[in-house]
Amino acid sequence: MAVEAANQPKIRWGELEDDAEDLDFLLPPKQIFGPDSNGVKKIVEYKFNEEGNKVKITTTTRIRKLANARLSKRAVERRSWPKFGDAVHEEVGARLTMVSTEEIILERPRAPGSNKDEAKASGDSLAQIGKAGAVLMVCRTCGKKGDHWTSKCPFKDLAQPSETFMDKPPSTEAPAAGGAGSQKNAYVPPSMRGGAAERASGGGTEMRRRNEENSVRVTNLSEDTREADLLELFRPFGHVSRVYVAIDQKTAMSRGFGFVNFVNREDAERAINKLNGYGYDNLILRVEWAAPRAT
DNA sequence: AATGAGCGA
Repeated sequence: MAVEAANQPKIRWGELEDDAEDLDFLLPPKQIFGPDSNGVKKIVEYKFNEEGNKVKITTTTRIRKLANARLSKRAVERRSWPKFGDAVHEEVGARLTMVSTEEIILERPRAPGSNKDEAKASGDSLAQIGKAGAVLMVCRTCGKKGDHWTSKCPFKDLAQPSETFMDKPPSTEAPAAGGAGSQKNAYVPPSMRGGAAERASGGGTEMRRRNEENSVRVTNLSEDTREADLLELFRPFGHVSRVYVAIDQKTAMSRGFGFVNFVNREDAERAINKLNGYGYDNLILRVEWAAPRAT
């Protein structure tokens, strides 16, 4: 096999391409007609097709004509306005586009830990991140601004406590990572938050491994309901920690049910009460507490 | 009618 290959002259596709181009001079030149009064433009050109035959290609296009009839009266009127503003000094045709020189400062969220110096400097890196990127970060999962941004975010489980938790600042100072986290909204582990004492007496078994709690099952979803739709539907009730739509691996289509997890149980309960029996996409939703996932 | 991924150290 190697011998056979060696006997063949080497052919590179790049050269083939060149050959094809070389023959183009044999073809009649491209002709362009119009555009005529109707804005119709015609291009006639010749090419070699894959079999090497000469083919004629005629392309007819109509230049988009802005019919005045389709413009609002105001728009038509604006066309007769004299130039004003910066355009006064422009020697350009009747219609022109100005380039804005206005400076727009964009705040860009930085990946946590990507700049150690800045994060360290303030002591509490999480709080700092929250400040720096708060404007633009919107979490895909919960839709809230500021504390995390995707379901894969390593900080997603450190989400800022929701309003109900915020009402009761912790009595115990949280041992913040930086050591100096004495701000009001410094991160407080769930076990230390308001009401922790009662729960802790039970042995602190409330440890949540994941945001598996307050899971709501939604069935009778239409086939094209996606997670984003579910989120939109449930978000008004409170902080949603996860949405999931079951997908059939074979068909890649929705299995018609999904789950929504809430940070706060009361929010989940309200969602169930409001949304169970709710008409959505021609179907009646069933919304109820989900059984714990099978192991 | 119906109860969910991935997961590597």
